[in-house]
Amino acid sequence: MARRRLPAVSPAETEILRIVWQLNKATVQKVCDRLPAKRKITYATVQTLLRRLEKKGYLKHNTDGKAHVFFPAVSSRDVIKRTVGDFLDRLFGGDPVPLMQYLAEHGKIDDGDIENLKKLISKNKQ
Amino acid sequence: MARRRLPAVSPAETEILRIVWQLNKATVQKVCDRLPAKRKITYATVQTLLRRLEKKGYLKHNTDGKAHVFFPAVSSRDVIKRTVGDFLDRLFGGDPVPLMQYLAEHGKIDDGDIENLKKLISKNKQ
DNA sequence: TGACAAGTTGTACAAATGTACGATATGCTG
DNA sequence: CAGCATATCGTACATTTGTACAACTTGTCA
Repeated sequence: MARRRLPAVSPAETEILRIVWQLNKATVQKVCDRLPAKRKITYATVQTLLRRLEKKGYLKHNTDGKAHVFFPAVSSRDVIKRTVGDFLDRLFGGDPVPLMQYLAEHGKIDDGDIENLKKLISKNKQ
Repeated sequence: MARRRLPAVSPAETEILRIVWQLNKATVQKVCDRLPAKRKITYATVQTLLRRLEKKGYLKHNTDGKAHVFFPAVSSRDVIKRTVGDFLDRLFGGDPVPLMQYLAEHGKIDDGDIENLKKLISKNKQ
């Protein structure tokens, strides 16, 4: 499974890539539609980002009418793995616990989530 | 507490900033020493990164002999908050649960950690 | 079938980023 | 006090990133 090293995904690209994952496949237009309203960015820019993601190897596309329909060329799991790994290294020296703590402390995670995580872990190490 | 918007911290800068936090205060040399051996990067580059972090407002320095001793100018908590927030937005659309799940699934978190998180959360919402 | 709307392509460009060299300044040691 | 070892400073420079326009192309509908 030669896990070749694709060029890094930039922040703006990541934002776009995530939306493509979410939609499974998407035209430039679709991606634009899913962007938060706050995010001021033109169609042309989204298009450039999608083009770059394809050139970097993260997306492919086929055609529907005259529009390009982009879809993932590598699994989101792989990209997430690398991205989170890098992030963890840079900001926390690779230790995930402080990040978990941070997430927990900021009220974005509730008891239910924790319960699920517990189950997840027990299962994982069965 | 006018939470002013400092310029973004780049990935390479983040790496350096984290080390300064870790050491509380540090010279260029000290930072170099704490960098993982894998990380091929010269003294001069670390120096530039530190200079930029200071210019951006994340660090200050005073002098010890002829060496600059850098130290944080803003709390790491604030920086982490923004950094994690942005990261979460870009990669997970702002939802922290998938990130927790990812961390849990990759065996980097154990039951003990989970227990602590549970306590943390209960306490937080007392 | 002809034109319009919606796409894509080529291209641009300033700013940020990662990396680092050469020159200069300065504590300290003999 | 001379000079070495060690710092900093000024600067550079190729890439990458973020953003976007103008021009060209092509389905589609009247």
